[in-house]
Amino acid sequence: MMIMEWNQQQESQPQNQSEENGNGVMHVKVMTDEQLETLRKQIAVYASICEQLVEMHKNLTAHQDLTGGSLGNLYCDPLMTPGWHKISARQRWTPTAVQLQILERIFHEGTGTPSKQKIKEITSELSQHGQISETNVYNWFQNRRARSKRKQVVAASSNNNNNAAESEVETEVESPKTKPQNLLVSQAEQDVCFQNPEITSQLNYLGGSYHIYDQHAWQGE
Amino acid sequence: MMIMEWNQQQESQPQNQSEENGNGVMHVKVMTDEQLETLRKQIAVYASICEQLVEMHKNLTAHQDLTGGSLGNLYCDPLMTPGWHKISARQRWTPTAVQLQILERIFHEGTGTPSKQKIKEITSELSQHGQISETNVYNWFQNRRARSKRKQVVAASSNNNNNAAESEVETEVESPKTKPQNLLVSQAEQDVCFQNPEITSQLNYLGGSYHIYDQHAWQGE
DNA sequence: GGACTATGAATGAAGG
DNA sequence: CCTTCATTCATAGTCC
Repeated sequence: MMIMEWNQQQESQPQNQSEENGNGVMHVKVMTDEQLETLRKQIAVYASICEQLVEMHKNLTAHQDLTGGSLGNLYCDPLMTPGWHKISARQRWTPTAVQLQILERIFHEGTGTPSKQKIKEITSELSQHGQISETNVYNWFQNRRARSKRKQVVAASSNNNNNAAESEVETEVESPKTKPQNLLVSQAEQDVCFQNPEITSQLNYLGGSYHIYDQHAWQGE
Repeated sequence: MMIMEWNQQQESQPQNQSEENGNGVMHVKVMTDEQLETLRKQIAVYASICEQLVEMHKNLTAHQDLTGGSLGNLYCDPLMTPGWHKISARQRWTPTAVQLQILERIFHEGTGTPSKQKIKEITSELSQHGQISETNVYNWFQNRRARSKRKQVVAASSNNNNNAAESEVETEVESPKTKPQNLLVSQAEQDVCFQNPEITSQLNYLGGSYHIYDQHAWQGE
């Protein structure tokens, strides 16, 4: 297995048309986030279509077994070599210790929801201690509040009764069951016979969780 | 199989990394030819799989006409696609990839806020691809618009204290028409890499509406 | 190095 | 419309 690091990270690399590394000149292309989004969506569309087609196939072969068998080898197709990879890994912000400290302080002293203006101030202050955006601050407070609330609820309910329907809610305290994250294609793969491991792995990835990133709320650095 | 990590760290991306030329702030990613190749192949895989599946479908239905007819309705985004999760209790709607495509298309076609009537139509169309209600559609547009707008606003203010000389660089307001970011492949195709005619045709085709159940729809090529 | 956990981010829905 | 909440997804970090 070849692993290729494809990091476009922090170092404020000059991101331009070509860059030389040890191997010599390497041509690169520049994509905007939007273009990437486009690609992601495109993949998602394909994933969807494949799902549907596979489903159709299953429906049909359910009535006509032999055919399914005979066509099985079609899947072991040549054209598809490649390895697939996450089309993008959205990096997520991680607060520094200092930032966290400040945030916690504000959270505790503060009255619930920081206003837009407040967010700006906080962001401004925190940016002295590391990269941060207003979105980050906003999200942080959102999550902080939500989770702190949920913790209370859980604590309370565990005292009195247990709600059988939702074992999910108590995630933080309990050991959540292994979530049956949808494995869209994986099933299809088994039933229908994508034998080629490379393909199946791709499908697994794509089908498994093609969350379509549409646009991030306020992302902007 | 190779694995590429493609991380774009929003952290510590100095602002100057973004180019504020005519278009305003735009984040870019850099891809090598190899990486592009990977993507291209990825798409090709899907294209191929889809073709094969379609082929199978045609073969099967050729021998079993009635099936195609009788099962036609079942083909609509089968169980695997999102929609309402299982039978489990309350669950929020999640658009299918196909639905999303359509929604995005409509959204970008303009006509701002869909009227009540329009919503009905859209809902109707989308319901062919999965469970959906008018409320869902309405909410979707509401959120879509709001978030798209907020995104623009924030894009302007990445105020860093240190040399925050400019909160001045203002909102490069969305120019929806000039940047067809969501017209699926069209842009990516041009700007990026999909030269393979077969693939692009597929992609273009997919970009529009498609009905899998209609066999003729797939016979184009 | 694969599961598990914490948590940042995306997003459907509700309220105003 | 705008803001907020609730829920879910995905990833970074950690422990085995």
